[in-house]
Amino acid sequence: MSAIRHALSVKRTDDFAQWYQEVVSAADMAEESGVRGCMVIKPWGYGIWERLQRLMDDRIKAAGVDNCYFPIFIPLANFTREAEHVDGFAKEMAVVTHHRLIADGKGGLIPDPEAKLEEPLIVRPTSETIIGDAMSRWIQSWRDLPLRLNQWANVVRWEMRTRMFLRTSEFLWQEGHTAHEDREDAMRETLRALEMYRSFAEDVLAMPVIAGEKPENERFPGAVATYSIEAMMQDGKALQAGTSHYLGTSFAHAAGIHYQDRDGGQQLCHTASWGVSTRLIGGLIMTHGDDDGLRVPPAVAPWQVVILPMLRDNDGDEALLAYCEELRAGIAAQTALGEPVRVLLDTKPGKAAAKRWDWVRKGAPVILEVGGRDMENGVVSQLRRDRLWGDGGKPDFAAPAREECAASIGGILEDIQQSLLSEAQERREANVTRGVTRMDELETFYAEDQRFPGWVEVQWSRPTGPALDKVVEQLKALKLTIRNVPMDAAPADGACIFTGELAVERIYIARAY
RNA sequence: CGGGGAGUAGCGCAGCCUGGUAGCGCAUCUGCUUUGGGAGCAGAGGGCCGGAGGUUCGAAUCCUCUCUCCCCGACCA
Repeated sequence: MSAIRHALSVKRTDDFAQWYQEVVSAADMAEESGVRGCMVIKPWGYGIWERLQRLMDDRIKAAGVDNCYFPIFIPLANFTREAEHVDGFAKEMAVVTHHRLIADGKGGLIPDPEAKLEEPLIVRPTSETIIGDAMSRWIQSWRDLPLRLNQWANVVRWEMRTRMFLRTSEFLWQEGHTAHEDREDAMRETLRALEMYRSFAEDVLAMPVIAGEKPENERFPGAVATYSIEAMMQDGKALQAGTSHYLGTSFAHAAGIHYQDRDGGQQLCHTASWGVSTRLIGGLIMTHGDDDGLRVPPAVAPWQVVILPMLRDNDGDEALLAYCEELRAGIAAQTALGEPVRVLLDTKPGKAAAKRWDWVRKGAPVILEVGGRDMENGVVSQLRRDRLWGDGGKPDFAAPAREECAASIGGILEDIQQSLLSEAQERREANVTRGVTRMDELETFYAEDQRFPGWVEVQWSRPTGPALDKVVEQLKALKLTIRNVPMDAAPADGACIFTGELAVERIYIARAY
């Protein structure tokens, strides 16, 4: 029996899917657009994306990759060159067929039959083919390699079933595309990007992930090897949060990306591609959200500290605002996580208590409420979003002196960042099960009444082709998927759970988004 | 794309079966009261009932088509 009155109407344990949707709307992150599968990203949601984008972009640039921008439209013919690639995408591409509208005579507009395009244009689902075209022109010699490009863009995939941030028809992402002299260098880049994503997820998003290679059946269409980072959501399901692909020479072959080597011979480039998307925000919600809304890690919070003056619409307000402004300036002069602290003095009309709950739902890391009595005592009322509730079902306010509050804010924000990560790490560790060696154990483990099944680590013999298909079918019957082969796992020392043969590596099994 | 559910005021919903031109709660606005906590009282504003056709004297309500959302599948980089 809890006296706590939560800020959301749905609890995670009651209906996780409903809870997720309530967080998205209650935290004012995004809303439906009226266009199938497309969302409007509102300022708070987009602000988080901008933070994430900036920090990721810093890392991409620091790695020596150059940004560029390619067209949203790709000629249809580009897709016909790499057979496997087109097979993987053909069913979900948006196609532009006309370039003009005319009146239909009934007050509406229709595509002008006279304005049909000679060759349809594809709205990019990913840009391998069009960037590959450019690479074939830009690369002549081994001296031009490696060529490492990145673009921030929107892409469109005509998904059957969509969910805000997790799978939308249009989404925002970065896609890195690189060309190399040989397999070794391309693989180095593929794994570099993977490690960049792993550390970014943990250091910036406070989202622990498992980095590893995807099984053959989960590879990007046309790829030789696909790697991913996988995060555990609070319902125990896995979310693929970023991917990095070694594409071999097949895309280079299709696009004609070759170079003259040191001995004067013609060689095909080895290419790689890697990307993360707005899906990371979905992962953020399902990693850090609680029954009061979102909790944004300070590193990506658009506002890390929000000051709410308790205005009374009387003569005292002026002095209170001045007191708050000094507080704001004092905090803005601090640094946290290597950057100036982002602090908002929220003077919008409205009662502080009502505004507090809005910011709780949005997940601002620290909320400072300041009333006349605080001012008299030279203190502020400080609330940490990561530990909202105190004894008695009431928000757990601290009351530091104003100057002390400002001086300590950097440390508090860093502590929140760390504690969100620790909490997520502990939850994941508590929900990874090892030592499952038989299929019937796996079946029991994931029986329907298990509320929080989490992940299971098993050993396997890495079957391929039809043998792998059979394994995938078996798992599918249990609604399970192979997530990846973790990079840092202990060597195999047992039998394959599927075939009984000698195991060669460990894999994670989980239900997935 | 298959099965199920749903679209009525900014949000959440009732009304629909048994047609007679729309209602509740929250939010908003105004006034008064209150004031260290998600305020109270009174009043007010706001909707061509997702869209298009059809039946009818008359459609939120009945019929057809269509769009969008949610859940379960299939699909999914």
